[in-house]
Order: sequence, then C-alpha cells, then structure tokens
Amino acid sequence: MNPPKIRNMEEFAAISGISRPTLSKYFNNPDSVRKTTRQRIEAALEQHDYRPNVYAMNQNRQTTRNVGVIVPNLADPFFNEIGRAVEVACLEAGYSPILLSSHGKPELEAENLVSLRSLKPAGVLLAPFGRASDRKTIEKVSKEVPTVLFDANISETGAAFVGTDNFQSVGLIVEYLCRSGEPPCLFEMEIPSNPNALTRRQAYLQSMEHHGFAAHILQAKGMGWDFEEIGQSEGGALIRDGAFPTNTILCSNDRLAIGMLSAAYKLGRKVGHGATCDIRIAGHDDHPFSRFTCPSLTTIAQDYAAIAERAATALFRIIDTGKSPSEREETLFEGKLVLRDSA
Amino acid sequence: MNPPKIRNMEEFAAISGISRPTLSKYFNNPDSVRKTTRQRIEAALEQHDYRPNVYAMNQNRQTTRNVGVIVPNLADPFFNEIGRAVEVACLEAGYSPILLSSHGKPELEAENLVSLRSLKPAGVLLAPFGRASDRKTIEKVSKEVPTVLFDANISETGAAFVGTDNFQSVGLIVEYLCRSGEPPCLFEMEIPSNPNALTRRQAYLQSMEHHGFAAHILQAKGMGWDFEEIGQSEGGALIRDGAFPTNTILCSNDRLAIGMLSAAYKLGRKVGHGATCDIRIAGHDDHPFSRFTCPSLTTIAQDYAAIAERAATALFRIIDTGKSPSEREETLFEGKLVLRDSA
DNA sequence: CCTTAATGTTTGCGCGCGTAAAAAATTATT
DNA sequence: AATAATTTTTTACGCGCGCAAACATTAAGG
Repeated sequence: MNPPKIRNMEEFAAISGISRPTLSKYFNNPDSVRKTTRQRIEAALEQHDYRPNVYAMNQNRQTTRNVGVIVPNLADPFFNEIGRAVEVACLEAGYSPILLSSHGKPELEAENLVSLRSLKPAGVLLAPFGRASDRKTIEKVSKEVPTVLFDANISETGAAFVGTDNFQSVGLIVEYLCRSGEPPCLFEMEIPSNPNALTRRQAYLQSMEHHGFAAHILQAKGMGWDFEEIGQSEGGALIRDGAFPTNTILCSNDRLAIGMLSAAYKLGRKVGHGATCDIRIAGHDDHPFSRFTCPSLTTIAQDYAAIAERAATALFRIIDTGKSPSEREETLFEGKLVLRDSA
Repeated sequence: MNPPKIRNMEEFAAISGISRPTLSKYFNNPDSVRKTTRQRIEAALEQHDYRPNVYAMNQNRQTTRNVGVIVPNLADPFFNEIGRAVEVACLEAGYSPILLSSHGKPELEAENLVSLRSLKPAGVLLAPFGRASDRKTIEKVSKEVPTVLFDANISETGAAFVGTDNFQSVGLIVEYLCRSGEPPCLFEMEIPSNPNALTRRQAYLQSMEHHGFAAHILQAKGMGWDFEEIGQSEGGALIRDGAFPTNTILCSNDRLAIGMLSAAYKLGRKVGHGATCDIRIAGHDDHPFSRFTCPSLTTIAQDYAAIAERAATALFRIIDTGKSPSEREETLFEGKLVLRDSA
C-alpha cells in the first residue's frame, strides 16, 4: 500500500529485514519457516502488499502447485458441480486448480491435456469422455504427471479412479421400481458418450434378471450432448407410439428424463406414481433441476462431494509420496435413492 | 516425437537451423516472420514437438496474451453460456482465456481479480455482481489493465460495457403480455443480486404506465442464488394465497419462473395461454432449460453470442491501441421475444 | 553452560526466454 | 546489377526467482 512499490523479492527482503531465501521458502510453504519469522513476514506483507512473480516462481521449479482439472463439459450441471467440488478440494489443500472444459468435444480433451502439460502441473484430475477419449494422450500425460480419473473409468489408465458404483445405484432404483409398480424399461442413448451409460445398461440387465422380470431397452438414435432435446423428441415419440412394454421408464440419466417429462407433458400423459397417473419416469444423477421438473424427478443421487474429495486426496497422496501406489485403486461410492413424484 | 527431447529454445534452434531470436519472434506471433522461415519452423515443429516454456515466456514480458474472464457464478447456466462464448472469442483472437467463477460470492470476485493481477493479463472481461461488487478493487484493476464489463453495468467503471437493453426487452414482453391477455404482475427478488433486476423493475413500471395499466410488484424475501428454490417456495405461496392481482406473472428471470412453474404444477394450476389455463408465467433470459419446462417457458432471449463477441472485440481494441477510448462506451443489444407455451 | 538440532543468512549459480543492437544475409525495387 | 528495404543471425544482457552449499544464529534439552 506504500507508494514505493516493491518490484521483486530482493527489495521485499531488504524492506522486511528477512533474507530472500527464507522469503522464498515462506512463499512456497508458509509452514516451513519458524512461527516468529512467519509473523514478521506477514506483518511486512500487510504494509507493502508484495506478491511474488508467478512466472518466475514456476520457471525453475520441477513441479508447480498447479492442478489441472478437466471435465468433458462444464455446461452440463453434473460436471459443473463435480468440477467445482474438485476445485474447492484443491484450494483447500493449497493447490491452484485450473479448471478446463472440453465443451463436449473429445479432441478438445486431448488439446487441454497437452496445453496443461506446458503449465507443469503437479497433478491432473480428469473426468474423461471414455471411449471417445484419446487414450494415448491420456496415458502419455499420466506417465509424466500424476493423474487421477474420476466419474468415468478407463481401465488401466491413470493412477487411480473414483466414481459411483453404477451396479449398486441402478440396482437400487430398479429394485424400488419393481417393488412399487410395473418393472422398468431402460431408455438410453444408442451411442452413449459416457462409459457409465454402458455400465448402467449392464447393471439394469443384471438387476432385472435378478428380480425375474423381462428387460426392455429402448435406445435414442441421436448423438452429442443435447440430452434433453433427444429425450424430448425421441423419448416423446416412443411414448406417443406406445413403444414401452411397461408403464415405467428408467432413463440412463436425468437429462434424458427431463426431456421425456417435457414430452409427456406435451402429450398430456400424467407422470407419477399415483393411481391416476399414466406412466412413471425415473432418472439417474440427481441433476440440480430434477427437484423442479413437473413432476419432480425420482432419481439416484451421486455423492459428488465424496467423489471429488476422494479423487483430490488420492492425487495429493501420490504427489506427496512422489510415486503412484503399486496397485491402481478404484474407489466406488454408493448412490442414494431420491424419491420424488415422478416414480 | 524423436527420442532426443528438446529442452529449450536453444536446442530447438540448433536442431531446426533457425536462430533463437527468430524462433522467439515466431512463437509470439507467427506472422512476424517471413513465410519461408515460418514453414521451416513449422516443419521442424512437427518432427520434434517442442513447446516454449510458458513461465519463462511471460516472466520478462510486460504483458502476456492472457485474458481474465470473471463471471459471478458458473453454475448458473446463463453465465456458463456467456462465459463460454467469451472464452471462444478470446481463443479465436489468439489470446489465452482464464475463466474464473466467483461461485456466487462477491468477496471471491475481488479475490479473483487480485489473483488475476499476478498473471499479468493483457485484459480482463468482467461480469460483475454489481452493487455487491467491491468497486474499489475493480477500479484499481481496471487502472492497471484494460477491463471491459459485460452483463451487469457499474457506472463509470471499466473502459466499456456490453449488455442487454433491459428497457427494450422488458418493454417487448410486457407489450406482448398486455396485448394477449391480462396485464402482468412482476415477480422478483426483494434484494436482487444483480443490477439488471433493478433495471428490469424500472422498465416494467415504465412499460406498464405506458400501456395504461396498474403495475403490481411482488417480491420474494430470500437471498442468494437459489432462484428456483425461491421461486418455488415464495412464488408458490403467493399463487396459493391468490396474491397476484392478475393471472399473468412476469418473472425477473427464468430461474425464478422455473421455480414458479414447479410450484404451479404442484398446486394443480394449469399454466399457459390456452382458454383452459389458470395463469400465465413468463421469464427473462431464455435459460437453456426453459424449452423443457412444463409448459415450456415464454421468455426473452438475450443475444449471448453478440454480447460476448462485442465485449471481447472491445477489449482487444483497447489492448491493441494501447489506450482506452476517450469516452466509455456502453453497448446494449436487443432481446428477442421467445413465444412458447407458458404465456 | 554446553551440545545438538533446527532455522536463517550469505553467496552465487542457473533456468528459459525477452529483447536490444549491430552485423550479415536475403529479398524487393529501380 | 546496384541500391534499398526487409528479415535473419550474432552477441549479449537481464528478468525474478529456485536452489544448493557453507556459514551464522537461534531454540531446545540435559
């Protein structure tokens, strides 16, 4: 705040009476200096508001405090929430998260990974596209810098994976739907842009068999990320044509379900579990909007916070120990059934 | 791709047969070197995939190619979309956008601005909170680095402002509502977290007076960013109690409207402009979900793309010319009426 | 008070690149 | 072909800080 601005650490050392190497230590880790000197530094800091040059800091350091966070699509509320949660976890651990979105384009994912490399991140937290991801690039990066995958798994890739146990979660909602009414059909994308969709399909099939019901899968032809649009148009057409063998539809994710709810409303079909209702619709993910759909959407809530926190701490452990665990860890959290009005 | 990895520009100069200063020029602006040398460099680049060290590059440069983009809340689809649009505009102009969200907290906005400063950005594109923003910090930053505001205006602050003409847009929808049914009441937050809300209120009042109808404003008490929740609980209570003097409700933004639609559905009120409908609800902003609400939401679409593009080019002009225009420019784009089923 | 260990200071090198100035080489112009 | 204009090369310095080694100081423990 003083007129004579401090231009570099040298000057700040002179004015604060602390040697430059000690200041350097302090800025890289305030806890690495004695309490009394820390207080002296912070006192001086308040008077002169000096901040070290980020670029000069990172230039000579083998590893920075940056952590790259890459999600497939920040416009999707699910990734928005989980991305934010990861961001917070990094900040709390003293790292500088760099949140990047691939905007739904797998080629951008690879580009993001490459451009991250030039920022010398201490680690990378990646929610990959999955099948559409450029596996080679991911493996290349994960060899250079500790990489933890979350949400979508790619086998043998990255030092660890954290996600939701789709078998458990789908099993949960299938069980509920079977118990409370007609057994569910599954509505999903023909070409899913996410490996979780494939797992959920298998989980659905297994679960239906377990309950002794015939499984029915109906697929939407569209591609891309306009799930609501696809759910509305394709799902709506299926409803209109009476293509669903039972009156209960389990959507592979909430966004598809939101589209279907919209279509059902337009068609005048009453959705819900009441006696006067025509069909039941359920989703998966507990999208932030699912509480406000008409009717509100019965779904599975993923434990965003736990996934984010675990992925982050897994990464930090690898960073701190300097080596990845001998065995690639896969951590799966359970989903919770959220009962609302739609099923 | 060759085994002997290039460690720095020196080595790349040796292996490519181009002098280091020329390479330096190339990396800072490929067009600044002759076409033939550019081709030689790019040919060598393909064989050895060298990338200059970002930190060393920026250390000695007075100004980088970074552009800070700060929005109040990336979790809000509106800011998500406009933030993304701004990001793209920066990339296309050869800048490196750094997208930061203040997560709904004004104090984080100031923090983001300060931490941006240490990245020596060439410019800042800021969608401020408005009244809740730390004006002093914004002004301090905008004195050091070219700053363009968008979405929400703060008078006399920043080199320019780009947003939507709320008087035009609200006038448009009020006119439509008056013409097609009962004149609208306005439903808004008592303590709006955005200056646009205040402008829209004035625009509503003015427009209602112009059409010769009595204005009615109903306010929700809540604070914060959970607009849907507030719209549902408070707006729902107002509907239930018959607190709206007319059957037409204009919400200050789509998220409030989405909450109200949900509440109306729960109450069994039929929303829409049909003869059998009880109430009409309209919004403002054309939220990505407004097409999928039940019924789909009549609203005003802001021209995201135009606002983002104009804000970015305004900034780049200031950066390139090295000085801000003598007069602070304020550019307002018109909103478009989007007619759907809810009103 | 002395010994140890922990912490700070001095000194000094180097990182990878920006950038400036002068010399050399290449193109464009007449 | 000669001259001028443009571009590239050579040379050299400095940015702000990380980091290491040797030395000086402080805190802790008996």
